[in-house]
Amino acid sequence: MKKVKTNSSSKNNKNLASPKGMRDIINEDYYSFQGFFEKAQEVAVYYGFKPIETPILEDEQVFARGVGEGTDIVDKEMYSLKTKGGDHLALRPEHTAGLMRAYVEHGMQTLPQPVMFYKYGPNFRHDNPQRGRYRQFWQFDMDSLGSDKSIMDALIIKVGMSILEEAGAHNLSIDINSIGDKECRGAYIKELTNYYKKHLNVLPAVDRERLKTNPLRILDSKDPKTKEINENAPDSISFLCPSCKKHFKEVLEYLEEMNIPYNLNKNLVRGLSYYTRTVFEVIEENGGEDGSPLTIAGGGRYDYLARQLGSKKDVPAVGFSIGVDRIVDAPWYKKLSPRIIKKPKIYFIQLGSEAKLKSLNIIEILRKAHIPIAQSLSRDSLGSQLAIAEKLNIPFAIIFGVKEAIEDSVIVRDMSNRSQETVKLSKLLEYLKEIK
RNA sequence: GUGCCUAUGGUGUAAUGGUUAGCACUAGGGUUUGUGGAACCCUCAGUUCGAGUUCGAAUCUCGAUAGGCACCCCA
Repeated sequence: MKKVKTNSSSKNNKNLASPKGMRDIINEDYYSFQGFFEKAQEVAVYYGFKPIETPILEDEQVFARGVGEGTDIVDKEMYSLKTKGGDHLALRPEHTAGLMRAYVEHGMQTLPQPVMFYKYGPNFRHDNPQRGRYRQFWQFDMDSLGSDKSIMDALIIKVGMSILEEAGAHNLSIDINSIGDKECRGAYIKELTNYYKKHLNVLPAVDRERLKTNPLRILDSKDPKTKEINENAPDSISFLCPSCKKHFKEVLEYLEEMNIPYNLNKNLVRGLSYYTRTVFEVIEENGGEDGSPLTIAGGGRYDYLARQLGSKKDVPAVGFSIGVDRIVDAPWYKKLSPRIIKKPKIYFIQLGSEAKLKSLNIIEILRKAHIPIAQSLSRDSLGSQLAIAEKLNIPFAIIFGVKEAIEDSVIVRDMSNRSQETVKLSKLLEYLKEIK
């Protein structure tokens, strides 16, 4: 009995599965992603953003200092590793810290400011997967580095919203808040902490813990008791110093001018500790199947990140990131087709070994002429090759047999009406232009 | 990290604790050496893993793993 089981279970599927929370993206899914990235880049380029790619791995300290120790992302969810050389690296959990590292490293302060980048690629967080949440997930980011002007906040939001609209989102509104800068945030946090201390006995354990580490986070707690307490909690906006108040007011004015609807959400603080002043989130109201809201994009200003990373000067900056996995999954997502996929218009059929020998040369001629094809070089029978062409719904077939190989010609067959014509290889491209 | 639900070929499914785990699709091959959506035939392929209960487990129990959902958190 045991022997039989051991033998029959020689197949080990465990090793053949992708890691938890990570998936292969193939077929239509691939095109959905690719199409989104192309459209997003196009919009970003029109607004003056330039592309940048930074490493997927960074020194662990970039995130520990940038995103912040004490955040869940760094403490619980970061993929850290030690290299053979002894370096402590981490898979990036988000795009911003690496981007700022690149800005400082390359001395981009000397360029005309602000410097505007778009950037996309996978991020990694060791979280438990669920709907719209993966351990490897894709973000598309737009960032403006080197300006503290409120219009940059507005521009970033505008570009992000345009991209989302192009992807098919409608009736989007954003939640927005300002959490102040170093002038006013300290006083606010102090006040907030005092307030919670007064209600300490009612506060749930989780939130009591957060009071020590990150009091701001208590504001977006989902615990009903905390929510109740939050009703009367002091809000950051009324604590804003004059310059922050002015900045925030201007951002809102820009949004109104652009007819971008927003909700002032005084409980919005966001989990990454580098945020200052403006923070915002784009929420899809019934993103989940049960109608639970899903954040599809978010961002804000991060004026002190550069210094946290070790720069001598502050670099005021603002950014917007879009959760691409959630966009592509959304019911409203309109499939944006990437330019690169061309549906094959021609199915290449070969017959006999002499023809097979020359087949790749013919395919190369077609490739150079930018004619996408499909083929079944591995097959021999004409009938089965035609059947596949039929199945794949390809309008034309090129038949290349022994006779044609000798005569340097091919047969071009119209699959719809079964008519066909022999064409000399030298005339082929010309002929194909006509029929298209 | 926590809780609830789930797990049968590549896919979708069937099997009162009791035959050799059945069916469909897909895939590969054939009937058919140079002309098509069909039909027929053949083939590949499965009880997630590990313990336990039992004469006997896909089925019951426990554990592990993975997936879904929710919490935490976030995109």
